[in-house]
This record gives sequence, C-alpha cells and structure tokens, in this order.
Amino acid sequence: MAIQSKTAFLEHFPLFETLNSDEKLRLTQMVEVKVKPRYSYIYLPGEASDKIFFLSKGTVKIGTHSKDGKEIIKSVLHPTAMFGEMGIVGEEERQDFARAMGQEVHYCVLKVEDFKRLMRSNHQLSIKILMLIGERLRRAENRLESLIFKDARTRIIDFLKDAADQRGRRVGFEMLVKHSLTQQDIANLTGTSRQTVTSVLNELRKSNLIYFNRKSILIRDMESLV
Amino acid sequence: MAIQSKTAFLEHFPLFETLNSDEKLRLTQMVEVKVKPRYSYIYLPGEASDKIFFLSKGTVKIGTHSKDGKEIIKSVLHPTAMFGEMGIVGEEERQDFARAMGQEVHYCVLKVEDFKRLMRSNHQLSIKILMLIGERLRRAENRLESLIFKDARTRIIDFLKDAADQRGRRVGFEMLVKHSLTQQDIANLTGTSRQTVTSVLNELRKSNLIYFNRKSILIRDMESLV
DNA sequence: TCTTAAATGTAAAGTATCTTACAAAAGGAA
DNA sequence: TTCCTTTTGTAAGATACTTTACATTTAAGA
Repeated sequence: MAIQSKTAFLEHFPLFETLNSDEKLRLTQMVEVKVKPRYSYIYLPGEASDKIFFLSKGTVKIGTHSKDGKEIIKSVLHPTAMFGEMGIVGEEERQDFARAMGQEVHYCVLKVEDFKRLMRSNHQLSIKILMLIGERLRRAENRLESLIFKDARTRIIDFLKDAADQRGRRVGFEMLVKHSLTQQDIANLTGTSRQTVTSVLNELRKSNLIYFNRKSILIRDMESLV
Repeated sequence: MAIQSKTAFLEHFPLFETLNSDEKLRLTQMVEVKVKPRYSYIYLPGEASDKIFFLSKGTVKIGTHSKDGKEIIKSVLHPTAMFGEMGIVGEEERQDFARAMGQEVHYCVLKVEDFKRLMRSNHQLSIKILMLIGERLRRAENRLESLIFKDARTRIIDFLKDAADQRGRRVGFEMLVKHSLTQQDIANLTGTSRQTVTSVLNELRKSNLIYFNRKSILIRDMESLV
C-alpha cells in the first residue's frame, strides 16, 4: 500500500490527532495494512501480545472461551477502534481472541515496541492511551456490577439501550440499531443463555416496546424500555 | 509531618523508584499525610475523583453498593497499594467507596492534577501507571470470566487460593492467610451469598482441606484444593 | 462479669435461569 | 427451485443458588 493511502488511513483515528508531521511519517513507516476475510481470527489466545490493531472497515468481536466451550464476548468493535492494546499494558500473551464478524475486515497493525517508542516521544499520546485503558477498565467494572446486581432480563435490556446509545440511528421517536449479532452473540455479551435472550426479545416485541429482525432492532421508545 | 518522614514514607512505594531527587522533593511538597479511624470512609461515590492515595498502614476495601443495598467488594488493599487512581484515567466523580477495615489507616494523598504534572516530567512514571491500570483491567476481566464460567463454590475456592498466593505465609505444606474479612465480605468479593460462603467453608473444613477461624484461614494442601 | 450486637451455622422453601429437546423459519448454496 | 445449515421459537424439566428464618457462637462494651 502506498504511503499516501496509509496516511489517509491514519487520519481517521482520533488517537493520532496530536502527532506532528514527523511523528506521522514515522507512524506510516511502521504500520502495516491488512485485509482478512469474514469469520477469520486476527489473533488467538496464546499468541504473543506484541502487536496492536486499528480497525478501519468491518466488525470485530473480542472474547474468550471457557474450557467447556462457552463464550464471553468482551466487546464488539467498529471502525476507528483500537484493539489488542493489552500488549501496551504489560500482557505477554493473548488471553482473548479477536475475530472478524460477518464481513471482510480492514485494519492496520503495528508493533507494540514501535508504538511504545512513539508514546515516549509524544506525551499526549501516552495520556490518550491511558484514558482509553481507563475507559476500558470502567466498562469492565460496570459490567461486573451489572452481572452481580441485575437479573438476566435487565442485562439484556441494558444491552439494547447501550447499543442504541452508542450506535443507534434516531428515526422519529424511535431508535434503529443495525448490527451483525445473532441472539447467541447477545447471550454471550450479557452472560445469559440464548433461550433467555429469545424469550426476552419476543416478550418485548409482544409489548410493542421493540421490533426486530435478524439484522436490526428498533426501539420504539427509549424511555418506556425499563 | 516533617519533610524527612514524608520522604521516608514515599521510599516505600515502588512506584516512585524512578524519580530523581528533585522530583522526589516536589512530590514531598505536594503530598499530604493522613490518619483515619477504622471503619471510616476515605471517599464516597459522588465525590470528585481529584485525589489519589497511597496506603501505608491498615487495610482498605474498595467497592460499590447497589440501590437495594447489596455490596460488591472490588478489592482489598494492603500497605504500599495505590488507590483512587481512576481520577488519573479520566473519571470525574467517584463510583466506588474506599473504606478503612478493622484498623486505623495511614495514607498519603495527592492531587490528581499535581500527579499528572509529575507524570509529564517523568515518562517512566507514566508507564508504570499505565502498567498498573493494565493490571487492574486484567483483574477485572478475569473476574468477569470467573463470574460467568464458574459456579459459586469454585469462585469461593478460587478466592481462597488467590488469597493464599498473594498474602499467605507458608507453614510446612500448609498456607496460613491472616485477614480481616467476614464471611459476608467473602461473599461480596465472590458474588455469592453469605450462607453459601458459610456452607462451602464448612464443607471444606469437614473434608479437612482447610481450617479457619474469624481471623485466619489455613489451607492444608494447595494442590488438593480443587 | 453481664449484656448486646455482630458473625457464624444450619435448614427449608422459593425462584430465576440454564438445560434439554424439538419444531419452525430463514438464509445460503447448488 | 430444492437442500441443508444456521438461527430462532417454545416449552417443560432440572438445579444451583438465594432468601427467609432462626439458633448458636463469638467478640466487644459497659
């Protein structure tokens, strides 16, 4: 890939705003652009955590499997997200997998080592990373709380609200969320079973609070969804 | 408190190893030493997250309460630990409380703003903080996994093992853990009920895998505790 | 020492949620 | 279109754990 397009590539990531042109040049020199087919793994548990990634196209899920095959989805990422960043904060070996969802993914990769060098020269960047990891930590702790304090139904509804807040498109009073999640995925995101997700969603549809099909969910009224 | 004793105070924290003597002086000037009685709160949800703390004596628990009064203990801290560090990573307002456990606590406080200035001048320090937050994130995610993948009994046993690993004293083949936790505390740490903790502990005692009283737990054989 | 509150022990009942099981629908491939 | 796989729908057990309830023990204070 040509330098110019790499540069264009990087312009999209707010993380790199603070870089001066020299730093940007260095960055383009150390970055590698990649494309992978849908359903492919970008990394797997056990691999070295020596790279970080920036998603430019497609959807990626981060998660783990238990010994008996259960899955937790830790996050679902969309373009402009950074992932694999545990390598920057001391992880030696991946605990999670990163997997392309139902579309081809485009992303760029760089070595943790290189990135750390960049951080050393640009304190702003270090701070941004710190804030980002902090945000991650807050998210993980909130999820912990919801898992302990709330029942399955509430967690599923919270998921719907979050999805609408983060990625919903307002349509009148309604909120439309397009996604690429199966109900099994939603279960793995909320720590519930697939059947529970099905029945909660159908119950909400019966009460006319939401409408949904395989590709999207429409929340009729965010307020009344409790 | 005199400058010398503040300096001595700070020597104990590995975080500050990398500071040069000038930076150490600056640090002593911005730090404030405090003592609080047992059971008192160091901070509460809703307060500004504008300070960070370093524990030098006593035990502190960090946690949250749900609306209906349930408690999650996020961590139990011992001397030399930093806490309240969410303020460094962008939290505006405390979500958690920090509370002294059954002993008087000694700690020092400094303003997030001051600390951030110090981080700007010492990149090593920034990196250490980043690693620390990373470690926290890893812990939170592991806990999430254990909550979803493992049953109550296993989580309680995992707690015993962790406690032994982190703070146990080897006594022959056995491991002695002195603590200041009630069984309710253990429940709040593992996301279980007090009664479940009681019955699991008693069952383990009956099987002669552990012995315990209010102040300590003796693990007879770490291997066989599964 | 006595009194009281807190912590622990024990048991039974209740219940939210998972499992198991199977059927129906939807989507992709040939 | 037809075939086959994946996803979704529905229902009835099974069950791990919480809740409720109360008794017993321990520690702390007066």
